[in-house]
Amino acid sequence: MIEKVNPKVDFVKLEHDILEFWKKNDIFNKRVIKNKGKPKWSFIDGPITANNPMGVHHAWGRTLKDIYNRYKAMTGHELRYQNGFDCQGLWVEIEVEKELGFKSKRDVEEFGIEKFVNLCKERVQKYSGVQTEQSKRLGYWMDWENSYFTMSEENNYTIWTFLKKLFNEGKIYRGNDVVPWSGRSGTSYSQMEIVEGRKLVAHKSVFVRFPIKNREKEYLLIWTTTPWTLTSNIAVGVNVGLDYVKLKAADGSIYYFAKENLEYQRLEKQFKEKKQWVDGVPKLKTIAQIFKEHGGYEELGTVKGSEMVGWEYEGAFDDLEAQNEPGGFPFINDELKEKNATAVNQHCVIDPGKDSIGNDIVVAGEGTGIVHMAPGCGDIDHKVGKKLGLVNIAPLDSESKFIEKFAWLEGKSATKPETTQAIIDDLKERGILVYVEDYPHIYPHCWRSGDELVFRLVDEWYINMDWRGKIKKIVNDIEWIPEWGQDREHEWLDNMSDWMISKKRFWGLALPIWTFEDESFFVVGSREELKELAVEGWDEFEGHTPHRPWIDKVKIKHPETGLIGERIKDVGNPWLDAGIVPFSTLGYTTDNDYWKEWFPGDFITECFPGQFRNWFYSLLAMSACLEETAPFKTVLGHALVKDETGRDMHKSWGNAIWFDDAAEKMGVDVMRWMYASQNVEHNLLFGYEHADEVRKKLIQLWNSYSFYATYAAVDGFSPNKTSFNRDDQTVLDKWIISKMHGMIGEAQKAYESFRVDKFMKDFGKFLDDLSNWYIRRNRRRFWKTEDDNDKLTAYHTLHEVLFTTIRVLAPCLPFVTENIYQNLVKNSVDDAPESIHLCDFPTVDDAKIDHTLMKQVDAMRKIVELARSARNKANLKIRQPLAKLTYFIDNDNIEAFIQENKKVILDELNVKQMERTTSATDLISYIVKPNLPLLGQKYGQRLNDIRNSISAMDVNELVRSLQSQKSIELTIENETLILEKDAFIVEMGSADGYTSEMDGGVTVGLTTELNEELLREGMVRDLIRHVQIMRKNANFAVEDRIIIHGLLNGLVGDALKEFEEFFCNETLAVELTDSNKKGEYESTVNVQGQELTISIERKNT
RNA sequence: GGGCUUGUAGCUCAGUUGGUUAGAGCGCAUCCCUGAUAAGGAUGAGGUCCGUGGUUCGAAUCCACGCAGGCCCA
Repeated sequence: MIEKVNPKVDFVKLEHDILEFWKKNDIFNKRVIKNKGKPKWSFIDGPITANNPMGVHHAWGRTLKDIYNRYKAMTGHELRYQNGFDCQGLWVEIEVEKELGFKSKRDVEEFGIEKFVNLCKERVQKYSGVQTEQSKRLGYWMDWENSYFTMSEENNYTIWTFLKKLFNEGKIYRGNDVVPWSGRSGTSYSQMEIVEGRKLVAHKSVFVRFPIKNREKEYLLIWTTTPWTLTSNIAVGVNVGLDYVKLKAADGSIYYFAKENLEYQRLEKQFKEKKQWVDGVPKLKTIAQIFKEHGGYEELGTVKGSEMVGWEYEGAFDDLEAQNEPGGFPFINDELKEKNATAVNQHCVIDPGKDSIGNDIVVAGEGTGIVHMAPGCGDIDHKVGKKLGLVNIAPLDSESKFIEKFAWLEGKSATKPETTQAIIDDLKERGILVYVEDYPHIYPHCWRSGDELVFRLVDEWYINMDWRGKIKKIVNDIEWIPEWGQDREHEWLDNMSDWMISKKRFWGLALPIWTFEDESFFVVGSREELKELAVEGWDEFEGHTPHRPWIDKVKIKHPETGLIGERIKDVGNPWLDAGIVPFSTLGYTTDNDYWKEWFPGDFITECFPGQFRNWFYSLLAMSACLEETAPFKTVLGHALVKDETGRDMHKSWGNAIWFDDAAEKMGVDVMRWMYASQNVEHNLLFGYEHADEVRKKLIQLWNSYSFYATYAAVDGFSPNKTSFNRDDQTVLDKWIISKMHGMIGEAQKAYESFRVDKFMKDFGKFLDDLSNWYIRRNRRRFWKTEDDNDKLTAYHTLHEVLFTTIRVLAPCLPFVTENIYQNLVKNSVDDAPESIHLCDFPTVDDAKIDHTLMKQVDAMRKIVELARSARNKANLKIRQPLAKLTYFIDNDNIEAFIQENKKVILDELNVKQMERTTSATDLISYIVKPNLPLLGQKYGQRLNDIRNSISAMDVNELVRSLQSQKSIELTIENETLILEKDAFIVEMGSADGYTSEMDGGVTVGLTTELNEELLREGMVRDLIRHVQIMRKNANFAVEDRIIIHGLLNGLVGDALKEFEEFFCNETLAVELTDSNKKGEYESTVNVQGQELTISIERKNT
């Protein structure tokens, strides 16, 4: 038996009950078993970083994953339900370091790599557990016992397979490159990661002077924001096309720099608009101003940059040992060493030329037009140095501290302000410094530790990506939602450089690269191969996961040269870990048949920003390499979660909302409704106010259900204990069923195209049809006393609609639909599945969609709406009956329907009579408009004249002509045009001065005169309302019969006596006594100016 | 600096192949309803459709330039 429902629902408690129900009855596994052997639908989960509790932004993606999984399950597909955790990488190390209070990589080494790596593993275990519980709370149905971890042996060894293939194709190489480096984390950064950590900061920038050799008191003026790199200066670059000014300062020194820069207002716009400007930093001076403050200057003329090339100069730190090392330091270039090239003897003005996209490397503007070049400290500098055969000086160690041969600087950290200050002081003392200032600019920082990055020359390992065409080919086989994703991915593939896969850290994929004393290297492709080649350390390794430090013990013998080699100490890029998932988790190397069954994935979904160069990239690259086919068929991308005002959520700003808080305060169905209805292309503004709006809709759904439950419980209605005949359905029954099938169709379309947000938007309209029209219009059928056929039909219809609706919504709102299902269906239908999530998704029955009927009902609702609005304007409340409604409608088919259902309208509007009027009435007037698209094309420029002359014509006459003739003649400037009928659009408008409204061919008018009888009925209706409120306040049940006492005098008394039967029926009164007897509940009310004391009591109490 | 993208009511967003008076939800104000009631309904106020120019009989819509934001790449 269905039970009564409390309309004051506690959704959060309800959700916890449902979680308990699913767990206790193992509903998830029952769904899995039910779908075994059905067509496969392969969802591949992008692993979530198991490093912290999950946030509300993760919950969006996870909700989308769950929605489409559940939909596919309800439509009969076998799913794998495998969740993934991303485990390896710097982000985990950083958190563990924080817990241990470590400051550098050295701390880790002292602590012990083994202990450290084990702590990383533990952290991942801990947070994967936390995230699992949170995901369950969200209602995310996954096979939680079977989640994959990217740190698993299978995952790591499958990456080895991939790298081995590339090695065999000659695509793996060791590069010697200048890379962004974090001294704090002790590691380099890939092109992908550096983007994340850019920050606006003010650095001390310096103007320094390099004395030109063989020219008395002449200097090159140089500017840099990184004074520490001056220690490693090799050359300076000019733009050969620019003019350089020769300027004499007050002390007689002569300076050279780009002429344009003399008066150039550096960062003027940033300062004025305070955009990308650091607070408190003063405005930058022009170079002219700097010299004026030093006593003035004199321009002696200009030289071309091209004339300066070849000038030799003295650097700022030529006394350092490093500056005098032949071949550079500490990476020695043997060829240059033989030529005895040192930094000092290479110091000269060079032409660095253009960069890879053809722009000049040296330009006028921010600096001095003479650029200091340190090929061991900068990316572009390095490229130029390579091209021109310059030595490299790489001054920093892995902690960004100066190495030996840098004299007093040795051991000092390059990024520390003290070091910068010491260098500036030194430059000043030695007369090299011209000027110091604070300079705001965007500078790369470590995206995890916040540490300033430096550029450092190191050995790294790369994948040569010259096979990007292979990847680009499969990009087009994928359906991208939104579709611009495809272009975005192509753009990345076109612009990306080689993939740096190494990282000098501890916790991550052990890159399977072994190096040998002859500078060769070898990539091992599997555990078996390693075992075969191992000559030392296997025993220590065996029994451990393929991670540092255990793997480092294994030495191998090169299969060809026979040399013994060691593994490089680097770990791998974490995107390799995530990209291999479509292979590793499906058993590519271990159970190829299974892999073939589930590969490629049908669907993946992730947050878009970043993934084009991260996960999507690694997925595509790895699959293109291994199989030359797309690893998934469809990708759905969604935007970011922001706070309610559109700002980023930040712990420190106090605007972050934690998942657990949101779940317990909003309820996860509300959250899921928000996520499901959000346009995936736009950022989601997440917050409690937004949640309240959504909850209102959920309550509307709940109210529809609780209405049904209340009366079905009273009547003991059960859908399969009674039967009904569809022929007995009223037009409104058929109408809501018709709407319902339309709604199912919309839902299917949206789910199938992975755009459930489009459906959730439309669903609101259906819910409104159901609740504000169907249920409201049909209430009396449920609460009337007779258990007749009509009542039964109403119950069956509403049951069908509710049951269908919750099944359609079940993938989005799994909790509330389950709760409703348990009572609505499980409690009253024999043999119903145990859970809504074991039901099938509803199907559309086109035969039940009746477009004519929907149009007719829409017209009827329109009349009611218009009449209501008319009442509103005339200030006539609905309780006051009116004598007559007049309406105009131009469609006879709809008119017939209106007449058949006139009772509905009369009742809805509380009007005694209604009548259609013909067009000749005060109610309406005509509006005749030219058909612009048609006339515009035909007459072009003369359209304006035509419009003017049409509007000048008498409207009624025109309409009459149009009704009787095929065409209209129009004379414009002595020329006669013949306009066919279809050149006009005739519309009906409401006439002025009448209580009427016009819209879409329907016009209504209400008679506003009232007679005594109508007024008396109005009074009775007022009184009925008061009694109903009293019943409510007295906490009577809706079905309680009552006795009413009251002194029935005055006008109200007369009215009440006249309408006694009606009054008693409406209030469920069995008796009305003309007395002041006290009942259970008493109240004094005011009915149209007359005070009346009424008392009510229940019969049989 | 280059590419892509967005700019519509107080807020969040629709707006079809160019068509006459630009819409919805929320919020606000006023009113109505009362057997779903901590719900529901109606009405109203509120717009330089980012700006300028162009194409066109006609531009929120198409084009160019500019401004502002977002994303991506340097």
